[in-house]
Amino acid sequence: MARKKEYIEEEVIEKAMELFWRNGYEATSVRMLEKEMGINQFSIYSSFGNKKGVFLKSLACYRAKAKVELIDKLKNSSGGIQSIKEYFYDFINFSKDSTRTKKGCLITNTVNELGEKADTEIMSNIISFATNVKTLFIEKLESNKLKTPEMITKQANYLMVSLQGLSVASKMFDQKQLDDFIESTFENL
Amino acid sequence: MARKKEYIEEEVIEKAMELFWRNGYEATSVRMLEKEMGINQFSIYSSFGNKKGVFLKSLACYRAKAKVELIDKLKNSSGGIQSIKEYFYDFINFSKDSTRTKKGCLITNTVNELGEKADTEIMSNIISFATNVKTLFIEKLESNKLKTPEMITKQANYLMVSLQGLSVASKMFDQKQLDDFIESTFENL
DNA sequence: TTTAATTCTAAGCAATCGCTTAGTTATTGT
DNA sequence: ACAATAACTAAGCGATTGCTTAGAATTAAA
Repeated sequence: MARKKEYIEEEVIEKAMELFWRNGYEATSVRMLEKEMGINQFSIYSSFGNKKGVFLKSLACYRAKAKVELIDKLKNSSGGIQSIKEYFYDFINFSKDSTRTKKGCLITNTVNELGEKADTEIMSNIISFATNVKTLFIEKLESNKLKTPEMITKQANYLMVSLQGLSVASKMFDQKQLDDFIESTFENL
Repeated sequence: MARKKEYIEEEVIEKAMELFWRNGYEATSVRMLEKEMGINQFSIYSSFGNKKGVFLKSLACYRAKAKVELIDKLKNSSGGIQSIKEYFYDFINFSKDSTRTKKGCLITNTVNELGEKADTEIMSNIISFATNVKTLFIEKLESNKLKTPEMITKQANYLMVSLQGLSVASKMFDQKQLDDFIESTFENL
């Protein structure tokens, strides 16, 4: 009955996600999105409703990408501190774009940019992702049977904040300083 | 010969700084600045040139405020790990506004928002501040004569990234999680 | 082949962006 | 009192923001 879409939503969202990842939410305009996604504004709005809709789908895309390239590896690891340390090093590579510029973590970038005034849908998405990662850290820490639940909670909180620090610091510090950080971070565990 | 200014530049810049601190650079418009600063756009541009000029002065204002309320205390401390740990706790209080919302660190916020595409003047300002803090950490770590220079460099890098992590995480995590982080950070230094 | 449904292009909407400028008001030396 | 200087108000500049819409193009069922 009707005309067919000339694009695949999952494909164009990946382009949008890259743009938000590089530039942040506010600094990414709908004009930039239509160029990068390769579709007209009409198509953007008919597929995703509004700019926030594009961003929410981009967050989901980021989470899926992080799962495949980052989280699943940790999930399937033998566990323990060493596996989590590898996750930290993997994250730095994950955050690099084609020109080796570090974009940080999209989730961390968004918390830092929007903070408390973030839309509730965006915020719950962020909280949900952070909770997933933290739960995984806890699982992997539990492979050491000597640790009490209190120690594990404390160390998981510590790792979460460290990871956010790594995300911001990777935009500003060189690889040597980041390596120092990661090594020191895991000396404390 | 001529009319007098009806405002004091240092006073209105403090208001501007608060606004940039809460909202970030891009999300702070000149219209918002004129309301908060209580002066007309003409006055803003004649005093500070352009929006970037207001921001650069705001960065200087932030640095001065951080010096008085945060850095001088550490500078005058007895030294050692405990003094730096107090600096971390002090920073969290420093980052709270009147409604106890955490704004993070203006310098960290700016790196995270603008990243590589930050103006060179802004970036050198940021690097300079970070260098100051790191130098101070090194000084205070050196009060322990047992530490080798390599250990001190490594630990200073570690503390710098940790502090940035704390800045971002404070916008998202509760006080207990932040306390866990700080305690773990200093456990093995 | 007609017709109804959907997507496309491209122009345009009001609002806001950073910034400027014309004209008025205040302050000073002469 | 007058002239010179600078700071004020307020309107408006072109460009860009997120978003909408009129009309042409494409699809597939009837």
